[in-house]
Amino acid sequence: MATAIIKNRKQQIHHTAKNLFRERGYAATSMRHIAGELGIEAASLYSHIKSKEEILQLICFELAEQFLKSSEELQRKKLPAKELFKQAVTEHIRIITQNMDSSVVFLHEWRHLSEPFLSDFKLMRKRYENFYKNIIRAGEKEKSFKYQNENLTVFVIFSAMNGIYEWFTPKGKLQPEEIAEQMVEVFLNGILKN
Amino acid sequence: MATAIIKNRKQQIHHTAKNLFRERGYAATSMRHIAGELGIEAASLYSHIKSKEEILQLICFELAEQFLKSSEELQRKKLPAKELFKQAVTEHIRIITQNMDSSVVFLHEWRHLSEPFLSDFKLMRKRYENFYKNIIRAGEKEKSFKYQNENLTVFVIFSAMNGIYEWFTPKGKLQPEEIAEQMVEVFLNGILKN
DNA sequence: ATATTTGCCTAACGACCGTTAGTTAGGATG
DNA sequence: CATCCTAACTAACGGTCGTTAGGCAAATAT
Repeated sequence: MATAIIKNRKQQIHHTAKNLFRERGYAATSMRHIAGELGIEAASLYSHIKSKEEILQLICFELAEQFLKSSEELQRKKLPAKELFKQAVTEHIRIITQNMDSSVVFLHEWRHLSEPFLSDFKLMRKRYENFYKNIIRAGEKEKSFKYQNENLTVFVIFSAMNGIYEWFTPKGKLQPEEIAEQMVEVFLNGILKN
Repeated sequence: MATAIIKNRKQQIHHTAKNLFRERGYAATSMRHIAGELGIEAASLYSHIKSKEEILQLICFELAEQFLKSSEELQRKKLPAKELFKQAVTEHIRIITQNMDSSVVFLHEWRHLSEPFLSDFKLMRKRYENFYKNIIRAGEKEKSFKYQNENLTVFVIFSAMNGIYEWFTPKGKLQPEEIAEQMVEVFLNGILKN
């Protein structure tokens, strides 16, 4: 239907908030900023949302659930470590590139969550980290991966993937699939020429 | 001398600010927070500093200059690409781990700088990025490095190094030198066995 | 046609923001 | 001893913050 693209006010607010939270940070974005972008008064936002933090919560947990959901689906596939690794990286990068604004907020603004949301969020992140730790650990057991420190290795991979927002533009030459492919290549084989 | 460790008020303020800016972010840290940590009134800070942003400027540019200085020194050594790469990564990680609070502020709070400082900062960052691009480009010409996309490769390396603050603790098992060594290993050879 | 709901408005609340002005106590300097 | 300097203070400024209350007109439902 033609109206599928038209967002209702609540969605518009969340969309605008994502954008501003990414651009200026959560703390430096005021309700009046968000309202201004939509051409309404700050007080009017409260007809649609409960609070500023509620918006942040939605952004953070929506993305956290996407990451966890994709990890669970991948786990069910029972793939060999190397293949699982490739698909996991590809999925992670797909989610990030498809949700650029949310991703930046997810990565850097979660600390402004209040309890108990803050603790919940940290737990979900830990679960997702463990998913990756298990992949590379399995890879080592299968004798297909080698590394010295598990934590360092996983965080190198996470940091590289999560840093994509620093340089990725949807209109650039590199598309998500290629980014994933090339990153996997670097992670697996490095940049040294035999 | 015994008093070498004792900081004057201005240094104390900068030290406290670094810590709070890292912990809560620049925008969410008030002058009253900083003052409170030091047991004085917010207005008293202005006997020592000019403005809140001046503190941010000092943090950002101090670190930017450290990075650039180290890159210039390395460039003068005229090393082969692989060796230069190793030393550059090691230096970068040394600076980050020795300035954890500043590093986080440097990486994430610079956007709150006002002009012309913002533009100056971006330029310095660009210069430093080019230093790394030149390394891997030289490595390719020397036929010691291989990669598909220069930008992606450099940003993978940067992101991994700059993400160290997420997990590094000075009291942990991994020390900066070992981190550098192991990261270089991943960058150069990857985690795939044979 | 009437009643209800929706989505906005204005006005305002108390709190906190960065910063300035003016002052004062105490120590250092002449 | 007189003077200057340092580092703090109190008080206050104009603004902005997130949020609430109450009202009103248009759209929707009955």
